[in-house]
Amino acid sequence: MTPDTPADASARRPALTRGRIVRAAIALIEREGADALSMRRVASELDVAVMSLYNHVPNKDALLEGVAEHVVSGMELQDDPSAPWQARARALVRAFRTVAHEYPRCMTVVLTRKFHTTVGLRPAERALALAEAAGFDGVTAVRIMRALMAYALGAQMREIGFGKWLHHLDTSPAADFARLDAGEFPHVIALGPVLARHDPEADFEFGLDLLIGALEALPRAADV
Amino acid sequence: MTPDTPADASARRPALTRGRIVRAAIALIEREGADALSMRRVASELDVAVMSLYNHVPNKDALLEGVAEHVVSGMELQDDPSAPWQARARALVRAFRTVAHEYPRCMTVVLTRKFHTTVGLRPAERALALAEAAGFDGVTAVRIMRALMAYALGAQMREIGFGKWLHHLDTSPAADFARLDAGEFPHVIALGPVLARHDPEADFEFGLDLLIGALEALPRAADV
DNA sequence: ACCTGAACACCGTTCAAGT
DNA sequence: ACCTGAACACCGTTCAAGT
Repeated sequence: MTPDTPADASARRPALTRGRIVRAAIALIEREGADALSMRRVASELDVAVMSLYNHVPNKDALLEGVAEHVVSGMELQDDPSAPWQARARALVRAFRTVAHEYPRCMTVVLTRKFHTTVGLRPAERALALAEAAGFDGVTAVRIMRALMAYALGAQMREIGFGKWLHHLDTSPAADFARLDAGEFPHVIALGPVLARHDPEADFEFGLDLLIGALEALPRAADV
Repeated sequence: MTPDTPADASARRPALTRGRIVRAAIALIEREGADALSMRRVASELDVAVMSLYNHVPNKDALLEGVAEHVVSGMELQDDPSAPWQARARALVRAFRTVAHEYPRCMTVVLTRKFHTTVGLRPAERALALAEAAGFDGVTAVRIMRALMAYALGAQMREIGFGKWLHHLDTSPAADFARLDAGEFPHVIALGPVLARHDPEADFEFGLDLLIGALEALPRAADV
């Protein structure tokens, strides 16, 4: 045994890379939430001085960008171009949902960052491809892509808790519904039991069905 | 003149209240962005010691919650129950959009907070009321409300820049489109000019039309 | 009841020094 | 080329002291 040789040391603590830093950040966020992420915490997680990180990442913002891009690049975008475009559209939107379930606490970061690489273009390309296959013209294809993205993002926010405007009802339904002004919120009160029931999967599919169904009803270039 | 009497001093610097603190925070966010908001900045804006804020607001999180609630309470929710439910639904979703345009930089805060007051229930009540008027059963009404909320939130994120995954294309389209791999992004490249054109209003209305149209096609209890 | 300054335990990042 | 410690200018919040 030759302890403490450089080879040994690097085996115990592999070379610092951007990838290792990003993965440590992701692990930290999933474990303690996005608020717990700090350059200092990541550094100590990697057993390294804070400033060492700056040799591989220009600043914290860039690190968060790296986190967002890593997560999105994990989207499973296998596609069967011969399948009906409706099925392809469903699979695409669900792929975003799947990755969101894989990195639930990182989603706040993903939904909040702009991308500076092409990683965000992969889902866009898919959406445009299937819209074209469905027979829509270019302008419509772009609008379809944007509508699908809007729904995917918004539905995810609702599930995470973003935009969860009924939060105090979700947590202690019975007690809170009773306290509501019956004159102001008659429907909320009447539907209290339904609102308290949670089936995010069904909610998500309901909205997705609405959108896909609406696209089927849309006039297409192929019809002309 | 009797300078420096208590009355005079309080005239120059009105009593510190939660409302004044929240409004100062909103003004600061709209002026410099949500990242610039700190307890210390708000305090100095109000010409007051940092710790004075804590007499009216328990902590920074509560302050941000106050910001979100103030913005949402500004939603103009006038409603004509005798109007067609389609028009009422459109008006409701647009009301969110309007307030988002009024406080663009505060939206990052609104979209990111949970509410602990009933302010978020007002739009929910409206959505449920119009879904019932349209003849949908309770479970469907709740799902419609959630789908509309998801779209409103997601569409707004796209416009703000959240989830703007094509950001580097938006800023310098020509240069960047040329650099894309033609094999990987054929449709993105072909539709480059369309993608570069921005008409958020039209994009928003397109998706909203899809959803409302899909709701019209849905079977209703009234049909039975 | 409200205000405040000092202090504590944190931040991100610059810089100069090391190898 | 990569790592590092000290330092700077910030944070949010606790506490004890004032009125």
